[in-house]
Amino acid sequence: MSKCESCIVKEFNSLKSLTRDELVRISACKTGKTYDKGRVIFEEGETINGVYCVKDGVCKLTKLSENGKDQVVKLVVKGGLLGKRSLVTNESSSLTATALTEMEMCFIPKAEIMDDLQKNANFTLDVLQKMTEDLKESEHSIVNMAQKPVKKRMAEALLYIHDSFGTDEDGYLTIVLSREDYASIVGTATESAIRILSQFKKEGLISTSGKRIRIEDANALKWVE
Amino acid sequence: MSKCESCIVKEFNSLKSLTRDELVRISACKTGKTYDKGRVIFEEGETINGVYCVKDGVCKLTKLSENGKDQVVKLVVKGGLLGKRSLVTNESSSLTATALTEMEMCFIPKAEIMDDLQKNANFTLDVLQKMTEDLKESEHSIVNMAQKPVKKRMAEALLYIHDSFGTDEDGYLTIVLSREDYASIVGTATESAIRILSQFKKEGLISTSGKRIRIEDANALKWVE
DNA sequence: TTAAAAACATGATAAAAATCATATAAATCA
DNA sequence: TGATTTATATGATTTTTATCATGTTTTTAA
Repeated sequence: MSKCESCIVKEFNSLKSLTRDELVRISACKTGKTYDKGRVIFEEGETINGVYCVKDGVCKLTKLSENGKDQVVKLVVKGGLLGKRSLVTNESSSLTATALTEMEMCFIPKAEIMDDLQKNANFTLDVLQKMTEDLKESEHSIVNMAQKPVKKRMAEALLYIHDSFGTDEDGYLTIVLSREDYASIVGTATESAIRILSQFKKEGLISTSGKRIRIEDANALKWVE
Repeated sequence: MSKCESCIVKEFNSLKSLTRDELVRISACKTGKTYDKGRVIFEEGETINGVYCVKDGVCKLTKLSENGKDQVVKLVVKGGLLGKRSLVTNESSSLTATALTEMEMCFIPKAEIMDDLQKNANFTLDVLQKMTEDLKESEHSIVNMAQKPVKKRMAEALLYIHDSFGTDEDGYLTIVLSREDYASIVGTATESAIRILSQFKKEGLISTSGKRIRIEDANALKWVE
């Protein structure tokens, strides 16, 4: 199975929904691209006529707030899709996608998929299901942002990254982020993010090596107030 | 056209997607119910096997935070649907729905709709489109909660309610909420919500009559920092 | 390799918001 | 209706968080 197929399959869980032919046709997208770390893949307001499929690397989806700061809305890793929304609306993107590492991606033009969306109701249902999960996660974030203090949000962000994206052989979080990125995930000032991470370090909840972070006491992190 | 049909039509814009027969069958749902103000329609964790269609009244969708406070995720008025997610997953509801006024609703069992979801790809696409809008709104909320101060969020909440749900003949907001509900929308302590509304009143941005609120200076509200 | 830039760190202070306390007004119902 | 609960209001205080300042380390690029 080609790399592309595996993306589509992971995201849409659509082995059962797309026929062999449909899969093969979609995965014949040769427009594989590489993005350097820090590179913007697409920007808020840009029209993207298709979905990007992450073959390797990590990127962040951000939204610019009126105060000029970016807010991270979602992190996407291998197997994830960017631009799902563009399949359904003709509106321009409401998010900016930026590579956090070297990335390998392929692009599937909207036209390729629209056909399946219109003809294959089960596939559309799968997309719907994915969207539903995104929505649930998003609503969970609203509650967190609205009701939890910054320190707790930071603790949960670390645990989330640990649980969702794993660690390397030395136990460090696979995803390596700048303090500014952490601030942007948690929704706080960069200095505050730095301060909290320093405090966690002092208290032995995490340790660091350069930018890399290792969770030393997941349980204590869970109970951070 | 029956009331039920008009709900479905408004929410899913599905005149074009559902056939006359499908619409008639769905709108044959006789399980109309009335809910008193304050009444819980369904709760987080509850299994709801269908969608509720709001014929009249207003309700809030909330999610319980770990600090014990409810966070309002969405307000739903006439023509809106509750429980869309239940069509796609079998998971229990992640939200609680509570009537904010007297409400008239009807319930459409999942089984009635599933058939269309599976057979009518255009209808599914419509649902997908609605979900996409919800997701976009939800992501917008994340950014607001994370990046904007409470006073600004309150100002925007007032404007949102004004613009989305309108005013009565005296210019007061159609939707009448308690201070606690405002706190729960904005994501702050009830006392803080009360204080901010008092301040807005003092500054002439709003006026009140009992619980009712009238926006006096929408432009100034827009520029609240 | 070294100079410049960017990221990290931390102190001091100010601003925002939560909490605690208490008082009054309004709504509910026995 | 009058008593009791609930909602609104506001002061005093503490806690949380942002901002400003400044130094250090790390990265980047000439």
